[in-house]
Amino acid sequence: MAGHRAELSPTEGALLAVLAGGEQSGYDLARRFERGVGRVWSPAKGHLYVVLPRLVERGWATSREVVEGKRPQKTLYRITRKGRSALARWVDEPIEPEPDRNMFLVKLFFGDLTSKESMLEHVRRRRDDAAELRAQIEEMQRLADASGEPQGVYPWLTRRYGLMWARMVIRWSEEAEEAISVARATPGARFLRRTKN
Amino acid sequence: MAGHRAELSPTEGALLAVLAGGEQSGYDLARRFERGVGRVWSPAKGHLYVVLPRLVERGWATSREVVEGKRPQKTLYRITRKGRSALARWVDEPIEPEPDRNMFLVKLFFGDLTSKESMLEHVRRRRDDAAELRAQIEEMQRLADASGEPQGVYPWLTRRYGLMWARMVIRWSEEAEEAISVARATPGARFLRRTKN
DNA sequence: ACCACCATGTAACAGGTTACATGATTAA
DNA sequence: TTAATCATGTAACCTGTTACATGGTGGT
Repeated sequence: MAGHRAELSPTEGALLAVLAGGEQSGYDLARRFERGVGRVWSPAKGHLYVVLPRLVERGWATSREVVEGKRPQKTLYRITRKGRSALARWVDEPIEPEPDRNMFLVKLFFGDLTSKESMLEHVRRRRDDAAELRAQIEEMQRLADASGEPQGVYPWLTRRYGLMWARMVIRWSEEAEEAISVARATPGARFLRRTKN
Repeated sequence: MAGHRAELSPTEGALLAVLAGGEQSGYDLARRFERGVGRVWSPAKGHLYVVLPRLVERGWATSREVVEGKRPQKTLYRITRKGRSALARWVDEPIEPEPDRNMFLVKLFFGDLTSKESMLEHVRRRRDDAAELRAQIEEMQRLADASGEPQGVYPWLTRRYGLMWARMVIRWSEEAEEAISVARATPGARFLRRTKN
């Protein structure tokens, strides 16, 4: 779809983006993801240690080994000027429109292939997940407000998006639960489900 | 994350789901995706012809070759009982909560790495994409209503979700455009952007 | 003559996940 | 002594994308 492939893979981009916050080790990066953007995007641990040396190879980062007292030796990575400009280009790159390859929506669309009870479970689970997300974001927001530090627009807008998304999903789930409950089977649905098990 | 991997890959599941609608060729399947769930999930054409024979190999489908007049020979696939039960299990399988690996949100979160103008472009593009999706769904809905045929709850709920999503994104985009426009650079943002190019 | 559509496939590659392996330090 | 945290890596595997290759039919 995007003609020529991107200069940076998603993992490379995200890693460089966090690395732009200062020199750190692979382990540090993993932690930052956990307690930061992780909810929205996070690299597999194994992958991380494969990608980091590649960033150095391509000139987007430099590395140096340090030994702190008797602690295990670690490698610190620092983004380069070249890395920063590749990173800016990566951020600028247009993003594919959503919804794209959304498993929830595919399975929802084919809901007639299983029982009402199963589909109601999916819907309730969605609502619960969304409610949890909403709570998490509200908590983050409280912490950010309380910290007194000036907050960036972008993290704020990211939380805001998450919050609006969560509310929308909760509203939809309630409608959906009702709609599925009262729905009569579609013609053909019985046939599709007939041999389920 | 999901412990043991699924019996069916996403492509296998989606393919079987469409195949549950009747015996058809790989080409037919591709077309159905285009004019159906495709907006939400669609296999790469190349992949399709790799997966189909595998479905047969594993007993989820059977195939037979047909020649219609002088047309090129084609292979028709039909789902089996075993395929139907695997499919039902696939649909029932719990779905990972969203947002998950959302490129838009990662790039948004790291918006300080580029210029306001770039981020405003992302936001406007999002709003336009959402507006287009909304229009497409409204059109689909009109067609479905006009057709007179009884419509399934699930396709309806899928459209409904898409519509609510699109509206939410449009509202968010308007807020975001305003917020980015008036925002002052975050402390540190200038440094991050300094060497952009 | 050319284009759109019908119809199927292969090979190379990219990107990512999982499980496994190793080993030190520090706090309870 | 046990568990959590620090710290890094490898190998096998899965899934999917892209580009390429082939060739007939039907309409303008």
